[in-house]
Amino acid sequence: MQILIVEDEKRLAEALKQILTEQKYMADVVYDGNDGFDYGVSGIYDVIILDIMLPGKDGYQVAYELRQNKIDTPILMLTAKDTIPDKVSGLNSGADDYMTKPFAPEELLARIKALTRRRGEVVLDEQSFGDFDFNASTNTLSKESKSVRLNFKESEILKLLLANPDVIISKDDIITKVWGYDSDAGSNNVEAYISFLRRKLNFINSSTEIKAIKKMGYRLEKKQ
Amino acid sequence: MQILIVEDEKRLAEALKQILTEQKYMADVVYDGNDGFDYGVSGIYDVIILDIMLPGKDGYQVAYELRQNKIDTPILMLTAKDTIPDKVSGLNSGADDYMTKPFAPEELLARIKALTRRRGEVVLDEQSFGDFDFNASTNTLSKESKSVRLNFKESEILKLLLANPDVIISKDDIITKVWGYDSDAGSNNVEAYISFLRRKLNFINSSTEIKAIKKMGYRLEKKQ
DNA sequence: AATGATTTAAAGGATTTTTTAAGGTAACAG
DNA sequence: CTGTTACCTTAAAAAATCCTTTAAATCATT
Repeated sequence: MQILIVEDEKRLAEALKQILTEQKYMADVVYDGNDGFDYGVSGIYDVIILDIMLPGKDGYQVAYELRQNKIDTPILMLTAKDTIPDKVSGLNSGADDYMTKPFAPEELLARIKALTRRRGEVVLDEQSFGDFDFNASTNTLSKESKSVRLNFKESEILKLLLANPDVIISKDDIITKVWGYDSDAGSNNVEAYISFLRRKLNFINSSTEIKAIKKMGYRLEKKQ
Repeated sequence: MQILIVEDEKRLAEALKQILTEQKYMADVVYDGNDGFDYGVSGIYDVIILDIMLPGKDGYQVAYELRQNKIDTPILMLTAKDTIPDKVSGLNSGADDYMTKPFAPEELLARIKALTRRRGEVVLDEQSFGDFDFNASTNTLSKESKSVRLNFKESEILKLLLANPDVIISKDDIITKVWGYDSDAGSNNVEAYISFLRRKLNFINSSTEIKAIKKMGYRLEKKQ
């Protein structure tokens, strides 16, 4: 899966690339609208992430020209939080979805997943680990007859742990992936949520535990 | 069921095609009036969706020529919201129905259904879920002896929930499917209608409930 | 033009999530 | 063993989201 990032703010572009490559996407980065068009028109990308404010051509223009050139690659537009997204010019120019900055990586990934999902494809978001099941479409944690609902952040954190079995996830990782690349959440925020998660795992009588490894991070561990 | 889309605005044409293929219709798209006529005259289509403003021949002309060629395929004309539809030229040229842009997908589907319904054909649009019945042709919600009528938006939202049992439907989804692809309805509009629906479910003493899942959306839930 | 129905918009209250803060416990280095 | 650091837990404050109601605006019908 090939993704093109068109974003002039270098820090953000790098952050995007990192998020994507971690998820095994191939990502190319260009820093202005002209390059954005030149790369995009090749047609090799599966998704184009396109900032609106760009040197050279702006994002609307790039999208419009790509559509003129019969490139139908899904386009995800990035817009600053304070500017009201002009949905009409966006849609007219050919964008498929919007996302306001700043955003959490999980949101980015969800949107990319949605854009690349084939129509009618059924997605079963159920995972199990150790002795419990987690249904990611209902955010429900269950074991046998007991179940609890997780709230948004709890489930994002659990998904992260589940996606990397037997790997230590650092708090910084959790912060940038769940809170976003420029959030100012501190490590205590993570600790608090880990505590909430442990309480819920405990509530359904799971013996799986979230182990803290000092100075390193957390890891999900099966117990028997 | 084969549908021909004659629409030069590419984004809209694509949106139309997607809406239709999702509902298992086969849809062909052409972008100008001449192609519109050439394709339409083949007589293989069950409905033709025809924009009025078109390069080549305009929509009235296409409709008129098709009728001249004894093609009686139902025609649904598209017209911009601000231009008052010229009903006389429309009907004279042979259109069967009108729809103003922008429109909600659900409205499009309803009109297509109406156009393709054979005279005298009995349509059973009755669904049940949990402890209530919903009749989609009279927009009536009922349980045992009690019943209420739902208005358009209420029933569109309920249909959406009924069509996706056990799935969380996001407010954005509800907005784009019920209000339309470029509406500027906000989340509070959805919340208000959900509230109206709950009141009516309550009125017929249904114990089924529309559950909100924070930051995710709504889901219909059977109780006990 | 009047009536009634529907839809939108706004406001305040209720609930849930998220953050913050503070005091405790466990691990580890010296 | 002791002091320090990292982590844990919990309560309460703050913020976000959702709910409901109502009034205004729009639309359709007579």
